[in-house]
Amino acid sequence: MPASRSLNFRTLDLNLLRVFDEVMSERNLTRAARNLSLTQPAVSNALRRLREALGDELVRRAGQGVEPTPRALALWPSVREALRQLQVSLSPNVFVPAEAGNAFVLAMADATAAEIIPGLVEIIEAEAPGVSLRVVPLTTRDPRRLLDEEQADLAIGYFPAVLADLTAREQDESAVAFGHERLYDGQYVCVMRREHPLAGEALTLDGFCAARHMLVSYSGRPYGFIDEA
DNA sequence: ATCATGCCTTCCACCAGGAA
DNA sequence: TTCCTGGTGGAAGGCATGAT
Repeated sequence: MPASRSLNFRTLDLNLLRVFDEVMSERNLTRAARNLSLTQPAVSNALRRLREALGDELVRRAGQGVEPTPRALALWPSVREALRQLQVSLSPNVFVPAEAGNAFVLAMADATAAEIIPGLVEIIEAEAPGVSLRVVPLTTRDPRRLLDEEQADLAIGYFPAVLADLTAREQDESAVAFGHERLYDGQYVCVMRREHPLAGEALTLDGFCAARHMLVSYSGRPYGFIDEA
């Protein structure tokens, strides 16, 4: 079956998309089957039908599990978002802050947390007293995987790669974008002791680059966004 | 290098439910 | 009633990985 063959939506079983979503989440058919209350052969069989429908292998064996094909990776955000919207549409639940008891996980840098959390906590205590927050350190410049894997509900930071992708996707209505919003603009400030060799005159880029630096890297990368800039 | 283990795929038989 | 679809359970076999 050619990969370019169009999908017959009239006969597409939405359960296959649930199987696909679960397999992509677990990267393991046995666990996916358990989560879906199916047997492993049933999931394998469902995958076969979806493979036939989409004309792509979707996942292939990789060690003790499976790894997705590029097509599956490209497809997954759309499928997941569609399933989520279906769930929201069919669910009578409406989020009422005053009655909510959710525990939200927020990923951000410590400086961002210092900027945002105090005011946020004030609002939550007043309007959603049952809601709790857990702030985890943000160690990546691209938080989409964190959000995909539901390790965080929200990521706050500067994400140039995400912004670039979102700009590109604005031309593609079929693409699913992550919800995003500009919160504030900020600028970086270089602070030094009075006796520092660079303190006597106007700081230049060359002077800054020539100075010795120490990087605190939560991610383990040997460079930071200031180096990139 | 060999073996054990875990996991996936394929095939088969059988069953249940729905449509024609 | 017959046919189709999709489920379960089981068996056989291939592949990757880790232990020995």
